[in-house]
Amino acid sequence: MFEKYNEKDISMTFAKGLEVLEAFSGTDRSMTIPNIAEKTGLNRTVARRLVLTLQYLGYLECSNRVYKLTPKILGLAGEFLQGRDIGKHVTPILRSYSLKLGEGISFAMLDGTEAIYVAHSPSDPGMITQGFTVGYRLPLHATGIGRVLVAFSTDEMQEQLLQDAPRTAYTEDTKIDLEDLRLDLKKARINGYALVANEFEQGVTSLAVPVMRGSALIGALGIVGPTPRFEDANGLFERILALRECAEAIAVFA
Amino acid sequence: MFEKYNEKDISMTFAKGLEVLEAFSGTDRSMTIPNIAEKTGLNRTVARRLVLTLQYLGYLECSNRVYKLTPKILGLAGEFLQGRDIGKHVTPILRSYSLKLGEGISFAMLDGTEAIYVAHSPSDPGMITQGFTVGYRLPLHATGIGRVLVAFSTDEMQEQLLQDAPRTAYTEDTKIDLEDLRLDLKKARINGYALVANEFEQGVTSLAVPVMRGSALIGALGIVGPTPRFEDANGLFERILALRECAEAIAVFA
DNA sequence: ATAATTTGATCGATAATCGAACTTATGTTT
DNA sequence: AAACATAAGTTCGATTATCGATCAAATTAT
Repeated sequence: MFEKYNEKDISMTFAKGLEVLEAFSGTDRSMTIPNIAEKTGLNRTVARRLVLTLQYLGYLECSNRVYKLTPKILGLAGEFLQGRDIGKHVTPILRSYSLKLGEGISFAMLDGTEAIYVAHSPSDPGMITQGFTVGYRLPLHATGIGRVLVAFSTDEMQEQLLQDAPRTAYTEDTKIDLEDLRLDLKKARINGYALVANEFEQGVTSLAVPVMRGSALIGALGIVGPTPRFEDANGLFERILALRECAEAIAVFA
Repeated sequence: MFEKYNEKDISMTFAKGLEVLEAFSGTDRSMTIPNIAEKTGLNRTVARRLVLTLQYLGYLECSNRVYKLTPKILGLAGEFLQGRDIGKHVTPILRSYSLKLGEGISFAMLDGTEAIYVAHSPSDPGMITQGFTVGYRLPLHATGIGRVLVAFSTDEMQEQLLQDAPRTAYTEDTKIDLEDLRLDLKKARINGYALVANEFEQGVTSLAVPVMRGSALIGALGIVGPTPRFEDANGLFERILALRECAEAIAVFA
């Protein structure tokens, strides 16, 4: 179970506690103690102690026996973001290219078998921002950013991701066949970008390029928009070049 | 030590683990195990197990014995943000008022004895964004947002915050006297906004209004800029009105 | 008002955690 | 290059924090 990790080196209690914290996800934004116990599979008394610990430390607040996350959790995220110079350097760079292109640009990194948004520069005034925030998760197989993250991982990692990541068919066009995906990943690797149309949502296309430092993958930059907008070759190339320039500027940090 | 909390209801191991996670702050973005042990005051072997647990769960990554946070921590932040509709509703509202005013608007909430950034809409093109990101912490006593958060807390909480929050003198103008602050808080409460000039940084002023649901304080909205820009009364009133309108629009969510 | 259900408190057995001491690895100095 | 100094990994018995079955209290439903 613990692969290369020694069982003695893992603190069960701590792991369970984090499991409780992670339980506040999806639709379960506020939960009672029994809810949490059930969702995590922990004994009710155990869950209770871990929940009270989180409350004591300020990560959870309780009203009418219903617990929910407090903004304190953002503090931890802030440490990560500041540590990687996201606010100070990456976001401003994103923003300047975003204005140049007139499109929202997102920066995401690999987290387990998902992509996770690290920074986002919204599109021009008037456009509807799709509600992407820091910490938003995207599937790897059906998005431009995801496909780039897989394509530019090491061969070993790529295979692991192909095996482990879920391949939900979000639309009729979603590629879920492993061989189809392998081909597309190879294509992305050769082209230096990924263009994924209608696979996550009908009528929506995403374009992404890798952010590399040397041969090491750091993350991916992507833009999203209505599919027709990506059908003009000149416009597409212009976007790719701008994204690559942006990626290079970002690679210095992060 | 554990105030109203029963000692038996706090999981020491879990608390220690979170302490390790929190240790990755400020200048200590990457640390070795002995570093972490020293900073947290934990036994080295204990710190090691907690660190390995965090690594096993994907919250930390290690290269050359130096550990640092992974983007996974953003996932937890994302759950909070999605749970409060920040990305979907709050940020777009912020953005529309931001464009109307031509200034960056920030939304922050109370976290312990600090304010913490929950959402931010950057200012117009060209302006230098000050590197404020989600999770960024601000002192309560020397900023507009902080002062609003204290002023519109319950009397009991207000007094607690006055007692507990540190009062660093960031500039010559920083109010650190309790009575001065009490007076200013009263003023903010009556006026319905706080204007704090040169107390956090010379030449910089911040203006903030509360975000309330009924009589309950949810957070605060603020704008920051060069002090002279806030000296024109008409401009000031216009900003206050816009911020209040924005606050009301946001109060429905969060 | 009573029953049913949910939530909170108790406490001994158990097993996970702790940490001192030791071994191994790294990298720094002479 | 050898010796030293420092840092990291491992081991294992003592300790004590954690676990969870059981009971008590509170809340809600009938």
